[in-house]
Amino acid sequence: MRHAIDHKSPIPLHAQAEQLLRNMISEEEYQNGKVFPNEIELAKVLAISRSTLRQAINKLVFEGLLVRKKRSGTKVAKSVVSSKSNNWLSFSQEMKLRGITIKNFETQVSWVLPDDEVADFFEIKAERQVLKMEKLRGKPDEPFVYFVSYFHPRVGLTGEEDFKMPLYEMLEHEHSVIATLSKEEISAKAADGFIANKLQIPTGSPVLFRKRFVYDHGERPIEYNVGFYKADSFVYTVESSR
Amino acid sequence: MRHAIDHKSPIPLHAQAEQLLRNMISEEEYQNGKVFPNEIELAKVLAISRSTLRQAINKLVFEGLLVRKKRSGTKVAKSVVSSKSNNWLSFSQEMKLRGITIKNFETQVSWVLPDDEVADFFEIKAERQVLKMEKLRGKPDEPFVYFVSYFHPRVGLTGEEDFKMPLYEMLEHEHSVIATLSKEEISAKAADGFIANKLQIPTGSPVLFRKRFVYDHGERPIEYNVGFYKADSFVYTVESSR
DNA sequence: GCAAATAATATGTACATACATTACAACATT
DNA sequence: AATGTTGTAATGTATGTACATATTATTTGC
Repeated sequence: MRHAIDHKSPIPLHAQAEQLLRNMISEEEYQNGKVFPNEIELAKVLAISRSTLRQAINKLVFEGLLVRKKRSGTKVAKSVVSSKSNNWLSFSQEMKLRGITIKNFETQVSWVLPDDEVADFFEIKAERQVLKMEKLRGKPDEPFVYFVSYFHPRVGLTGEEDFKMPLYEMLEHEHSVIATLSKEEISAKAADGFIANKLQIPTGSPVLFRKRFVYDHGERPIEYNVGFYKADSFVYTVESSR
Repeated sequence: MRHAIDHKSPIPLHAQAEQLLRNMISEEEYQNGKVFPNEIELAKVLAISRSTLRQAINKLVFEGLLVRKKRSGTKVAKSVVSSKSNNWLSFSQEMKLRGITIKNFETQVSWVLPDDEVADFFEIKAERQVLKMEKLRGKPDEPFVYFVSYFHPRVGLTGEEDFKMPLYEMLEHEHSVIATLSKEEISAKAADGFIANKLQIPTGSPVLFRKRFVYDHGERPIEYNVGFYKADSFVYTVESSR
């Protein structure tokens, strides 16, 4: 584990270095803003050239994981969750990219009667039961997202699935449902008692509220999802051109 | 314009090469699948080293604009031409669509020294004055947006313009500045005293906070804008596909 | 004629080196 | 105590070189 670069491996050195950096990124000290060893030092330790190391670093900078500043050094980018308009991922994937370990706890699955908005979106009768999934996520002692999903009966979920793996991956593999389109509405809300309790914040604190409508390839409704994000832990980013 | 690389320019060679490649990418023949000249050739033509050229190419590959294959060469990625996932409008237009009549009041224009973030975004020195515009909008007795814009000196605003007409239209007609790209960050915040006063809400109430970076066609910064929206009066919508 | 061996060609990997630029720190000057 | 100067440590830019690897094209052998 010391200088974990294997010059005999068929994996390119820069790729090995990249992986190594990703591991470092997820370490707590670097998460908290510790600067990385400078390129020259690090290259020496890893026994690779500076250019090769820079290849790895550059990639991570481009991904937005690292920031560099002359004289100041290289650090982990400010931990901001982003959802770019073009490539949207499920939450756990976003977080994994940023090297933050997130735990799911309090995942609950149940069958319920849909409320009007859900029934309307799914275009089903209000008497038809749908699968509801609630999740609380964050670090174990610091929840920062609470969300609720409803799935269209068409998807064929039984409630026995493994909801621990990335959601859209699971849907794709287990149920051949490919989510391709989503419409989202984002607004600010004051946390009511229920949400405040879930997120362990005072009632009335601001939360970012996200409502998401997910469609499959044929624009048929798949999932209705709402999320409550602790105000300081989530930033939504959008890039658009005309 | 032929091999437009200027070794005396302060713009790094790889950046010049990158721009040049972007131009080539938009040419029809390359759009249609023509392979680029190989690295060695192209480097020779541009009179830069292969490594430098690769820097430029790699960036575009990472952005997904180019694809490379050994022996076959480098081509324009054929997947997506332009991702116009959502069209963005200035606020008054957005609201008009929603059938709400909005009035501007308390529009103030002043010259100020930029704070760090603004100076950084504009890539100017902190001593250089910029035009600041503050607006409070809503129904006369019920403000629901407060926002602040800073404009890059390059735009050439004097402060005497008519800020009552749609902003981007005015910029286009009066100053030939065409805003084509924006990056936005949306989050929830608690209103501090100043904002609470402006929006006539209690301190600590949730507001939707939007930070917007606007660029012109050449990706040069044009406007820096932040907005505070009363929680119940604004919903941000995004549509995305994959 | 067709398959296998071989050559040619483009990108991929890796290194060493040199100098430029920037931002901060320490010091000196007024 | 403010201000200017200089040093220095980090990233940024740029080049040259060498060999590896994957893919296509060509030649060779049967």
